[in-house]
Amino acid sequence: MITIYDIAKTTGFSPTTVSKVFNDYADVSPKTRRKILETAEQLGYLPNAHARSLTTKRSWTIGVLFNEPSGAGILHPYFAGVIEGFKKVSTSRGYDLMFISKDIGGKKSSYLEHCKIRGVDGVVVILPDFTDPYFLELLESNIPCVLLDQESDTKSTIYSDNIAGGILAVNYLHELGHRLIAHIGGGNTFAGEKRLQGYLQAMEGLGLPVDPEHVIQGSYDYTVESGRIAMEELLKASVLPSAVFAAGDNLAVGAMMAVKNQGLRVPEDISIIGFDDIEMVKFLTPALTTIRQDTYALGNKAADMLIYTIEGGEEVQSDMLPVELVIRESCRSL
Amino acid sequence: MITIYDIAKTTGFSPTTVSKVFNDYADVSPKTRRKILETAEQLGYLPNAHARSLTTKRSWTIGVLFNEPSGAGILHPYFAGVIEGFKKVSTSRGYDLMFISKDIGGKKSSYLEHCKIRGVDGVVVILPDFTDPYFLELLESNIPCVLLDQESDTKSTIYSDNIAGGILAVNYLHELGHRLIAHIGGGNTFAGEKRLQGYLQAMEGLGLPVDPEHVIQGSYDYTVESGRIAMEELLKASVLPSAVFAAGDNLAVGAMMAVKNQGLRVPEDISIIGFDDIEMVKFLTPALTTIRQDTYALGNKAADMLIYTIEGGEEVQSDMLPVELVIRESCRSL
DNA sequence: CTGAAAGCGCTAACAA
DNA sequence: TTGTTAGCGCTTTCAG
Repeated sequence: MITIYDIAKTTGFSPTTVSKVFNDYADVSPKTRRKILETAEQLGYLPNAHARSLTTKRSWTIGVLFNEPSGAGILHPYFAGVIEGFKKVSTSRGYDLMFISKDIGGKKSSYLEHCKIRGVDGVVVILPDFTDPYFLELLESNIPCVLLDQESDTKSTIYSDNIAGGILAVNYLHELGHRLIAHIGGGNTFAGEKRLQGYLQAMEGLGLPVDPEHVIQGSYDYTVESGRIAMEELLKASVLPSAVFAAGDNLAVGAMMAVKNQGLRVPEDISIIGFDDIEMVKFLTPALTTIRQDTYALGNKAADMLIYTIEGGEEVQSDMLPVELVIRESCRSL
Repeated sequence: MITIYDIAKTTGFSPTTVSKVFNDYADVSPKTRRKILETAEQLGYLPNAHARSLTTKRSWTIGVLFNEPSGAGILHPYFAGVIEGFKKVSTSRGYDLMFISKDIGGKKSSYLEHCKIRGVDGVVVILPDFTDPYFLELLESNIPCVLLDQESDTKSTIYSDNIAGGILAVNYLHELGHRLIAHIGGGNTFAGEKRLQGYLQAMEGLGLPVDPEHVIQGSYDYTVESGRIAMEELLKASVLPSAVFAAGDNLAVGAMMAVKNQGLRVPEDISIIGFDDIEMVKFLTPALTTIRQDTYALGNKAADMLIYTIEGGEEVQSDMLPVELVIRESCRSL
C-alpha cells in the first residue's frame, strides 16, 4: 500500500506537504502541488479513509436505518425510491451509504451504538414504527438525523402532504358521486395517521357521516396481505361502501383481491383509490387510481437536509412535499 | 469519547490488557476480564471501528455494487431480494454493507479505487453489464468478490439455473399445445443469454423450428417499457406466435400491455410466460405464469461464498440454484 | 497473566 | 511556502 510517506520520500517533500495537497490547502506552491500529484498518480496512491477518519472524526458515511423486522424493508418501493433519491445527492456530495442494523459484529446492539462504533456522520431514518425504544434513543442523541414520515422537534423531518392526499382522495370520490366512502388505514404510523386525518377531515367538510364500520386499520407495514384482510372485514359491514380509500397502494391491491374473491368487481361494484403510485399499479386491471407521492424527491430533500446538519447547520428543518391525484380506472362515477 | 485508555486508567490495568479483553484473548484472568468489562459498561465505552481497521486492515464492511445508470438499480425486485438475503447473513456474521458507486468524495472514480479507499473486505457485484471496464478492473484485482448472474474463473459466482428455466418454460408451453413459441430476450446479459439458450435448446429438443422473427431482444435492464417495445415488434411478424416466453417478468408485463393495446387478449390470443416471479405479477389480470427464481436464497448463498473468501478460503466457488415453474393464468391450453 | 513500545496512515497546530 | 511534532484509538509483538 502506497502512503503519503512514499510520496514524500520520492518527491523530497514532507508528508505534511503531501497531505496539504490532497486537502486543497492554499499554501502549497503550484509547482510542488503538481509534482506531488504526478508522483501520486505514478505510484498509484489512494488515500486511506480509515486513517483519515481517525484523525478528522469525519467518516463521510451516512447510516441508513430502515425497517428490518417486517422484512418488507428494502423490497418496498417506497423505501427503494427514497433511498435511490437519497443516494443520488449524498453520493454527489461525497458521502457513502451504509446500512445500520441492530446487529453489529454479529451481536445485538442498539442503532445508536452501531452508529457510534461505525462513526457515521449522520443517519437517515425510514422506520414505520416510531415507538421502537432504540429509535427513541437515537432521537435523543446528538447524531445528525433526518427522519422520513415522522414529526420531531429536535431532528429534521420530511414527508409528503399526507393530509392533503387523504382529502384529495375523498374529494375525488365525492365528485364521482360516492357518499359511502370507507377507509383502510396504514395502522399506527405517522403517514397512516395523517392520511386517516385527511380522510376524516374531508368527510366532515363534505358533510358525510363516517360509519365506524367503514374504517379499518391495515398493518403498519402496508402489505398486500394486510389490505386483503382489511377489505374482507369491510365487506362484512352492514352497509357496503361504494368506494374505499386505502392508505397505501399495497393495501389497495390487497383490497382489490378481496373484492374479486368475493365475486364483486372493481370499479363496477366498489371503487378503490390507493396512495403512493408504486410502479406496478398502473399495470393492474383495472389500473389503480391513486395519490402519487414523489419518493425520489423525498430522498433528494432528505439528503439535502441531513448534509446541511452534518456540515454544521443548526436549524432543525422540516419540509412537506405535495402529492398528486393520478386518475386511472379503479374508481367509477356513480 | 471513551477509549481503552480511560478504561485502563480507572481499572489500573494497561491498555493492552483492556484490548485483549475485547478481542477475546485467552490470557486474561477471569477476574480482570470481569472488572474491565464492568467499567467499560459503566463508562459507556464503544470501540472505534476506524481505529481498529487502521491497525488490523479489516473493516468488516462489504461493498455492494449494483447498476446505477439504468436507474432500475435498487428499485428492481431482483436486486432488492438479493440484497435482502445477502444482508441477512452478512449482518449475522458481523459485516456491514456499504454502497459502492463510481462516485467518491464527490468525484468520479473507479469501483476498485472506491473499494480500496474505503477498505472494504470484499464486494458483492450485481451488475447486468459485464462489459463495463471498471467492472473488469475489479475482476482482475485481488479483492474478494462474489458475482451474481455472471461466470468467472477467478471470482466466485452464483446464479439461478437459467437454462433449465428456459427449458421449463418452453416445455410447459409445448405441453399446452403451443408450437409457435416466441422469445423476448434479456439482451446482452448473462442471465439473458442463458435463458435464450434454454429456449433454443428446448425448441430444438422438441423439434420446433425457431422463426428468427420470433426472437426479439429486450434491453439489458429488463424494463417494462422494453418488453412493450419488443412485443410490438413481435406483433409485426408475418406469422404471429401463439405464445411468448419473456426472459423477465417486467418484460412479460410490458408484453402484456402491448398485446392489450393491440386489442388482443392474454391468454386467449397469446399466452405469455415470464421469469423471476416478482411479487406484483400474481396480482395482474391475468396473473402471470412464470419461472420463479429464489432471490433471497441467491443473496444468502452469495454472502456465504464471499465471507468464505474474505476469511481466507482459497477455492473459487460457483453455485447454481434451481428454478421453479409457477402456473397461473397467463398461458392457455390450445 | 500483564504491560511497554511501536506503529497503522493521516491531519493539525505550530515553528521555521 | 514548507516541515516538525504530536496524536487520533487501537492492536501486536515481545519481554517480564
